[in-house]
Amino acid sequence: MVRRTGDRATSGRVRVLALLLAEQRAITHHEIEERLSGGRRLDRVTLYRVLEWLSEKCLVHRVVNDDRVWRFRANAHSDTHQHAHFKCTRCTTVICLDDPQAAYDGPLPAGYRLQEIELTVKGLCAACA
Amino acid sequence: MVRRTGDRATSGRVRVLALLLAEQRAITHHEIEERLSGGRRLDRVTLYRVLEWLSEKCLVHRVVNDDRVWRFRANAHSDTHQHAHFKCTRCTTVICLDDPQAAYDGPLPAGYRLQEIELTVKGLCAACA
DNA sequence: TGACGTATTGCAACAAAGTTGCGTTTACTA
DNA sequence: TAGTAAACGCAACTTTGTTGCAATACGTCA
Repeated sequence: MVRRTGDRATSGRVRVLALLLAEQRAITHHEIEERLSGGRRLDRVTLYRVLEWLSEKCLVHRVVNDDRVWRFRANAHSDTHQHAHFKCTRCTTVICLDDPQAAYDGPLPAGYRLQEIELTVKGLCAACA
Repeated sequence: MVRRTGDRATSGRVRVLALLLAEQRAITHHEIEERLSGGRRLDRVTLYRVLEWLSEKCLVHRVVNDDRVWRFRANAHSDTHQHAHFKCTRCTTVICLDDPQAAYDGPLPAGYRLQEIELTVKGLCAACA
């Protein structure tokens, strides 16, 4: 996947993408850093750059939670630019809802152009409920 | 409005709420600080605490944009816990869409409990389109 | 297979946004 | 109008993310 972009396949990119593909939810920069601690540790800055590159290449997408921290998740399926996420208000876990029903039929102000719709469902996850 | 909460009506709380009520969109801590510069300047920390208090009392609500900065907006109408926001991907302005059509009919994982639905429409505002 | 050039990396320093502790001031109560 | 607890202001700190630059490694081509 990394090589298919035409850019270099570095070990950082491969390791981070593999890790995110294995994960079932959106995780933070910090969590990724911890999980990479086995093997050669990736520099904090490098990880930021790897994540930036991955999301530029649409191999990954970012979500902001109310704790203002980016979370990253591998894009398994082709990106439809229509996401639905669930955010637990207690433990701040973020998961992706697979069957997004997101739609907006209401009016936008005159001159506004719609690009993307994001639906966020907040509540308690099974562990916190 | 401030006094009705039962807590103290300090000049900071009154000034910030008045300012947010006059504003038609969600603005950042920084923008609020600038607009308050006439009159006695409010300390940065105090402003954070005033905003926290206002949103605790539901006089104001917070939105996080993709720039990971809190934005605040006065709650004119009673809060239904169902918001719809428009975020301009270019100038990062945030406005509230008044007629939220937000709904989620899809399934949540077992054990998950829904508290609030937030719909975010991203695109270009009239000035940036 | 090995040398080369450029894309990446790692380090250090910086920046923005927000938080905490603590002594001082102020709004409300009596 | 005096007393008191809640807010405030200041300074220092934390977290998250960014920038500049020299060192390293990926991929190419001989």
